[in-house]
Amino acid sequence: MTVRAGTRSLDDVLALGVVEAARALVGFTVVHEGVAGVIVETEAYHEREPACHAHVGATARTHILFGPPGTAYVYRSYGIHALLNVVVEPRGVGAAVLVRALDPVDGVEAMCTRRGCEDPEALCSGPGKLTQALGIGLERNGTDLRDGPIVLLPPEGAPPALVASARIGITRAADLPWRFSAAGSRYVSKPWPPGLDAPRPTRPRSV
DNA sequence: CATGGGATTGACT
DNA sequence: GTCAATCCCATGC
Repeated sequence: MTVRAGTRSLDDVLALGVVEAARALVGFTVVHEGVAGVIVETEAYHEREPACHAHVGATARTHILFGPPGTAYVYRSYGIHALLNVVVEPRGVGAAVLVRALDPVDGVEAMCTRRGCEDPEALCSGPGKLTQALGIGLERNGTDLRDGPIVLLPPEGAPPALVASARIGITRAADLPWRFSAAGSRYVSKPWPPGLDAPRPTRPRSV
């Protein structure tokens, strides 16, 4: 069996360290109950740095992060949003990749219904938006991402080029360049990563 | 048991 | 640009 050059299976990616896994997961497709999108942005979190939930050790909330790689870690953010992470690194090491944005590809109509029929570019352009669009809630916490109901499929073609920048919305370890966005994608979250120009500026920049 | 803080989003000045 | 919504859970008394 030959595999296309440049493609990696989910198991290959899960064997990587968290930062490399965050890079490699851009281009994978997230499927949930007939709705799907291609990952265009991720962030890496590791127990060694204080922005990671696992930094406090294994607790009722964080023990999933210390479990086997390939598990979903879904938690409630600001009391409102569910955020989806892919647990990586071997058992005993707390680390995960936050899925921050998707390019919607299947079930766009269902996503629009859940999200209130927004512009397709705004449907999944944030970690709280994409879980709402895909119908992923806290009940998916701890589920196996190989078996579903959430499934991760490898890229069909070459993985996209990436832009690295600082992680969003954190106060600690905010300098680490562990946010990875598909270069040129219109579906990434805001603020736009440096080096990624906003599409079609409506007027020339004043000088 | 009470309290405070978010890996966010959308609405508003 | 500012700000509130809303709830799980880590922490401290």
